[in-house]
Amino acid sequence: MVNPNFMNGVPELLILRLLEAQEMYGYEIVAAIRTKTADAISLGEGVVYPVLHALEREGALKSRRKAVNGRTRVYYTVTRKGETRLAGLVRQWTHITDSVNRAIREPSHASVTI
Amino acid sequence: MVNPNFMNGVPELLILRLLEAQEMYGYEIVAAIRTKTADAISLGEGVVYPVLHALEREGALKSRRKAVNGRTRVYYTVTRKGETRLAGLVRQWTHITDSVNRAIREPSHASVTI
DNA sequence: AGCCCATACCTTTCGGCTCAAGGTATCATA
DNA sequence: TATGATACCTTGAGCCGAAAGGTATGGGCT
Repeated sequence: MVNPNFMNGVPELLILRLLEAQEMYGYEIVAAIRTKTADAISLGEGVVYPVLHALEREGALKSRRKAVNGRTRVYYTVTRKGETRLAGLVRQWTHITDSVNRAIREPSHASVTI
Repeated sequence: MVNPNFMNGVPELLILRLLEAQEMYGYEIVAAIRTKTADAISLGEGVVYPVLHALEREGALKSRRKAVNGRTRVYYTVTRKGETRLAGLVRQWTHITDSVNRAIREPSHASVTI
C-alpha cells in the first residue's frame, strides 16, 4: 500500500490539533471545527464521536467525565502518544498537499532552462 | 450534504491538470503522477482508468485511439467543459487546504490582542 | 523457438472513511 | 407541557481509492 488512502485522516488531524490546545468535549469540538474553518469544513457528530473513541482506544487521548449544569460532558485531552501521532499526521498532511500543489501549479513540466 | 466527501476528487484534479498541459494516455498518466509528485502520490491503474472513463462520459475529456509500435494507445484531451471543471476543483482544493492549514497552524484560538 | 518482462488496456473486489439520520436523555423556555 | 437546545451515541448506506487480477502485443534473452 503506497498511499494509505492518501487523503484520509483529516478529521483526526483537526480533532487532535484542537485538543492539543485545550481540553474539550465532543459536542464542543463539532462546533469548534465549523467556526475555526469558517464553515469550510463541517464534521457531523457521526464523524467526531467515532474518531474520539478510536483515538482513546489507541491511547492517543484520555477522557474524564464532568457534570455541568446537570448534563454530563466527556472531556478529552491528548496524551504523549497522541502528540506523537499528531506530529506525524501534520508532517504527512504537509508533504502530500505540497506535492499536489506543486503538481497543479507547475506551468507544464521540466521546461528547458536556458 | 455539507462537505461532499470533502477531500475526494484529488485523482481527478491531478489527471485533469496533466491533460490540460498536454495530450496523454492512461499508462503515461500513471507514471507521470508518480514522477511529478516525487512518489508522494502514486495512483494505480485501478484508479486512473475509471476516472478517465467517467470524465469522458461526462464530457470533460475526449479521446482518440492511436497506434504506436503496433500497440494501441488511447489519448485524452480536455474539453472546454473539462477546463471549467478543473478550475472548480482547483478552487475547491485551495479553499479546503487553506482552511485546514489555518486551523492547524493557529497558535490556539482567538487570543486576546492587546 | 520459447520464455519472460514491459507496455497498454481494462474490470472486479474489498476495505475504510464519511455522511446522514436516527435514538436517548436532560435542561431551559415559552 | 411541549419544544428546542445541549450532549451523548450508533447504525446504514454510499462512495472512493487500493490491490489484484485479466487480456493482449512487442522486444529481448537464451
